[in-house]
Amino acid sequence: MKTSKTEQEILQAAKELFLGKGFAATSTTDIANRVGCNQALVHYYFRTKENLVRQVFMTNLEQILNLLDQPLPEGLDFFGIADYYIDIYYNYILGRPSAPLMIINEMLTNPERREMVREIFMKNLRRQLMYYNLDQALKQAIEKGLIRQIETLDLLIDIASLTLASFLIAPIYADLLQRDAEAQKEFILHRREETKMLIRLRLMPQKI
Amino acid sequence: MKTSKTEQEILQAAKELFLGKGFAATSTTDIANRVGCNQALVHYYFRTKENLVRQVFMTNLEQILNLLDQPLPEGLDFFGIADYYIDIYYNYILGRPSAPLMIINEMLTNPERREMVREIFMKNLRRQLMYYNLDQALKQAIEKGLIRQIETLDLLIDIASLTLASFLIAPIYADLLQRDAEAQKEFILHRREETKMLIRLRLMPQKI
DNA sequence: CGCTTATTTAATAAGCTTATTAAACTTTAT
DNA sequence: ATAAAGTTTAATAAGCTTATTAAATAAGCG
Repeated sequence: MKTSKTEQEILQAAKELFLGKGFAATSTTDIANRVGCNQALVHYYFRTKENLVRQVFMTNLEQILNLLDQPLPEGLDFFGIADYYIDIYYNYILGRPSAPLMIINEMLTNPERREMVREIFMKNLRRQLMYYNLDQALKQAIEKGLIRQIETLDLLIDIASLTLASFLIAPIYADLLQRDAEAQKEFILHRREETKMLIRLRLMPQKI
Repeated sequence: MKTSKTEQEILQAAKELFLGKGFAATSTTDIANRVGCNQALVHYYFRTKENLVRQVFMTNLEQILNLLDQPLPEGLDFFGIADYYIDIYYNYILGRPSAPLMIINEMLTNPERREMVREIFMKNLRRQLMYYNLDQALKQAIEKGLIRQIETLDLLIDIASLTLASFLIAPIYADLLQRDAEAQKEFILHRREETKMLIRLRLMPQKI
């Protein structure tokens, strides 16, 4: 009982519409229209709109979290590691610019989603282990004076903040200055380098 | 014909609901229920829901933009100026944690809002002048070697990104770790200091 | 007071939403 | 080919949405 072509089309259309104008503003009729099928089909395959929403939400969230689960590349110092993760995230989101907003928005406006997210976090021990390892490695490097004092969580949030905000700001930037999609991509790539610069200078030990 | 008490109550309730669960998920009946009045009253005062949405959106956006319009404090170097603006923004949003999300979200999902925002930007020459002055001052400081090379827009976006993201992440952080509102505020204040640190190190010229 | 204006209400129109149903149409597999 | 299973459709229920109306109530004031 593999998912049929229509089922996938519906899921895909739902994803696009949800990411484009939000869950609440998208109706199952909108989805059916985009696919070009009968509205009842949406319910035939997913029974409720909530199921669809959940699936789109979870899929996107897991994809984003999974980016962290890759093993660290060998032989990189912390500056290299930071650049590596910054690249991973920027590249991911370049392909799905509205996914992070959807997730953030849904988490902030809907307590049920936060519950879902907590479950995912709790379940995945690998992620906690990864955090623990990073934490240990960072502490050692700080001890040795290789990098400036910083909390592990702060470093991760610094990177996440700058990455996330780039994608929230990019379409607004492009629209306000009436630029095209190409200029928007340029903007994001430029912000990626600025992010690397910020993190590098944050970590780099220096005499004042 | 000053706005009546009821009218203000409706506007206030609308604001709270809109910020809490978004425009699309809030009905005029929800608003009336929160006020404890008849649903038709909402339309009596604002005629359409769209008018209400517009008013809440514009008010919040203008408040945020106006924070930039204050004259720079005298006798501060760029490190002081950066700290000053970071404080202003964090303090503002501490009182209205969901306002930025609402604005961002609405701008990203609704082209009409972007149009509204462009109008506001174009109209306000003071802001453009302020940007020009900052730009000049930055360039001079860079010339003199007082601060590291940076684009004015990048500096502003760096600060905006870190500030904005703090507030998007804070409630999620608090929820995931099952912390209370107090801990959430702590988190934000901590992030404020980390933001200052990042910006300071970004601007500080240093020999490598 | 009594007349005008403003506020509030109940009732309701018109349309949209999610979801279900039964019937029609396709596939598939024997 | 035909019966069973799977897919798709039109029709429709039940409820919600925005918005308007006319009637009821309250305020304002000359």
